[in-house]
Amino acid sequence: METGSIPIDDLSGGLDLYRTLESGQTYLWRREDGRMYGGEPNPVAWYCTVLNGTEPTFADVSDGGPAVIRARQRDGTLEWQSTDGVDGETAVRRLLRLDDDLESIAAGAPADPLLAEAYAAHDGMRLVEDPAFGTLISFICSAQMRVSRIHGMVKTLADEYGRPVSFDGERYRAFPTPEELAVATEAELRDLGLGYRAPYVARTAEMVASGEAHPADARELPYEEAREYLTRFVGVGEKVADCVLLFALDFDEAVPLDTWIRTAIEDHYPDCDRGSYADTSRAIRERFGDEHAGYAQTYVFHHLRTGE
DNA sequence: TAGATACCTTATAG
DNA sequence: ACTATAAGGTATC
Repeated sequence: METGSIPIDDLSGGLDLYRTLESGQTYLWRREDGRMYGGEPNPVAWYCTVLNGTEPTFADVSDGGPAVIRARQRDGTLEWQSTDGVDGETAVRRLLRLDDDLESIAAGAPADPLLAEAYAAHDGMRLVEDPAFGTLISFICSAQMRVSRIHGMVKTLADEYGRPVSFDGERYRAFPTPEELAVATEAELRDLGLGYRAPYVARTAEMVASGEAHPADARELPYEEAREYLTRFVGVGEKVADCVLLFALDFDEAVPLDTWIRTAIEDHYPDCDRGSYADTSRAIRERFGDEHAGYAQTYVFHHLRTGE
């Protein structure tokens, strides 16, 4: 096991691991205490798994993986552990976007009461950069679901189809690869409680496993074309596409228009409601400051959802 | 091209 | 206990 620690003070804008991992942007990190979601915040530890492949490579895993990356925030430091032979610090810096200049992102946000309130209320919340395939599948599952239940569905997929990994005397489950998930049938997934998302997940996993398309391919495209590209996957509309772009593919201008953001638009930015998704998206992106509009989205979403 | 509707399941409210 | 409602939407018509 490799270990290390990163002083929070060294990070511009600090870090709040709890807010970062439980603000509804990622379903690929899991709590060590076995809770599905919520409960005591820091200093609980979270873990995720990474592997080599066609997705963004977060760590060069000698046997290809999966490798475990574990993180805990305690006493002003971010403590991390990783599977032997993995550069855990590099991985954790990328996964948690620790090199984002959060202070200047917040300071540079457009002058706006709601935005200012949201940034002020949730210090240290960062965007994540998750593996593309797992993000695609988990946000397909997210349709008409509560955040807490999405965690449960993703855990079910990992337990059923993911590979077991031993780490630090514990057994973990990796999120399944496209090939591993592609063996799942619609009927099986329905039995696991995915409901109408079952055929979406099955078909999309097949599409990626067969090489027909890969979500990471959208990286090469301009933003709006990338969003369009992702909608070829079954169960992926514009909103889910934006989530994948923002939380996995480094498109910081993406603003997923979910129910919370639509409510925010209705209540605070009615002039940005242009009817269609594409036009409303352009308007709110501009209002949130194009370059980091996705950061603004994440803060406003979390702010409204937590009611803080 | 825009608008309405069905869709699985479950936690929560009444 | 029982029913209605809504939950980070998408596909289809």
